[in-house]
Amino acid sequence: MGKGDLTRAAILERAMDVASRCGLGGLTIGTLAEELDLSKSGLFAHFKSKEALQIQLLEYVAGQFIERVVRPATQEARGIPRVRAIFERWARWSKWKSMPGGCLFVAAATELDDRPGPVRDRLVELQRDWLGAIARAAAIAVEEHQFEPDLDPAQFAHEVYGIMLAFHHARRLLRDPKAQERADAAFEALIERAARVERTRQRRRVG
Amino acid sequence: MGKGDLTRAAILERAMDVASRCGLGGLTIGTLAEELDLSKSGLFAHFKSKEALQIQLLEYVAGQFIERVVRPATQEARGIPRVRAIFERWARWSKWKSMPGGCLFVAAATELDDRPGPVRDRLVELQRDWLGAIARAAAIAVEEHQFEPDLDPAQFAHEVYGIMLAFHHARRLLRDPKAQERADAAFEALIERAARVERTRQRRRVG
DNA sequence: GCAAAACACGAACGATCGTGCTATTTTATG
DNA sequence: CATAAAATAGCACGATCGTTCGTGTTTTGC
Repeated sequence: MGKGDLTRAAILERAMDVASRCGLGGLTIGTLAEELDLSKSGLFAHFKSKEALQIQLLEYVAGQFIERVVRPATQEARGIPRVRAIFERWARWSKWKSMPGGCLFVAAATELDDRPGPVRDRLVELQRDWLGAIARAAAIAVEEHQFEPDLDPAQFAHEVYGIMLAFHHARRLLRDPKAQERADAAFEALIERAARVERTRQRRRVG
Repeated sequence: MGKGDLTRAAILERAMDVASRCGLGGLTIGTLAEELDLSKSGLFAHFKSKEALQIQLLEYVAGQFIERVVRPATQEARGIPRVRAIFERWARWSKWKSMPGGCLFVAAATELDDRPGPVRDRLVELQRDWLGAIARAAAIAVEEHQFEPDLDPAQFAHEVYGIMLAFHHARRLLRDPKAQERADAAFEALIERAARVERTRQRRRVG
């Protein structure tokens, strides 16, 4: 149906902007309504509670993430290209203009890690799914004999996540202009290690 | 002088506990006073503002960090042992019982990355100092010919930080029981890469 | 074009926030 | 032990929080 869903989408869009900067807790109904030229109660009516707003925001952002990162990466060729696409799209995602405060999930992760409740539960599910997706891409690269056969895909996913977290930290807190190249270097080293390129490197040294 | 500084220390101790769980913003004067059986105004009088409380809390926690991580690591032998000590003490630190919500700096990092002000400024200084200390330990390992001569110490520090962030994420948000061993594995791989052990590994393969 | 449903607004609520004032109690000092 | 100083309590303030309710205004379906 019509108008309601339209403003609801506008609210979530704006909420994503605000929450990326102030966190899910700092996202307040009053200021959000003000930014959208809505009344507090009018906005509130769209969600029965703030908790529901937070959860629906998570769903909305997760949808955007799938659209902008997961799906395009999945369409890439199996193996290392797909793994690379995941990393590149992910980095681009966390610099997306609609999230001026950086990846919302990163912010929510540390914010909610000690706040039990449905919001946290949903976030954990989403993060597990995403880590699982990365691990799957890594496992495929193993199948394709592009990664070492004894590579642990979950460990690989974990380390990629660490690289992204460090990227976020360097870029958003420290304002380090080298953040991107630091992340790239770390990722390249991880790929090199996953694919056993020691012999390749040795060849390079000899040649 | 006497009593004042005593309660001030008790306040900061408790504030560290609370802030590690709820963040620097979630740290509220009312609840903090209640937990300590103090009046709100009585507690408030110790710090002229909430911002000052946050900054002084940062200083306090930084002091604890130096005492429990930096100093003991510095007393370790130059080179890889010291680098290892940094990592191990750091991991132990973030599991410290006085910070039930995990490392306060990790929580504050994502919380303050878009909140300009003196609190953020101080946090950035502290983080830069710490990254610098890690880089220095890595540089010493290079001097000692335990790490490759062309290793970038700042890049090394950045990646160690990423490992710790991923550790925090896995442990505190995902409640992953393998968090520690994941972090250990990532760190070992990083050390292996920094020290050029390809030939050693090759030897192992041959032998 | 009308009835019905959906949507938005305004005002108000209890709670809690940080922050001032003013006493009152507690501590340190001669 | 008295007294000045420091530490804490009590109270109130304006602001803002999430939430509820009643009423008005669009939008929609027939």
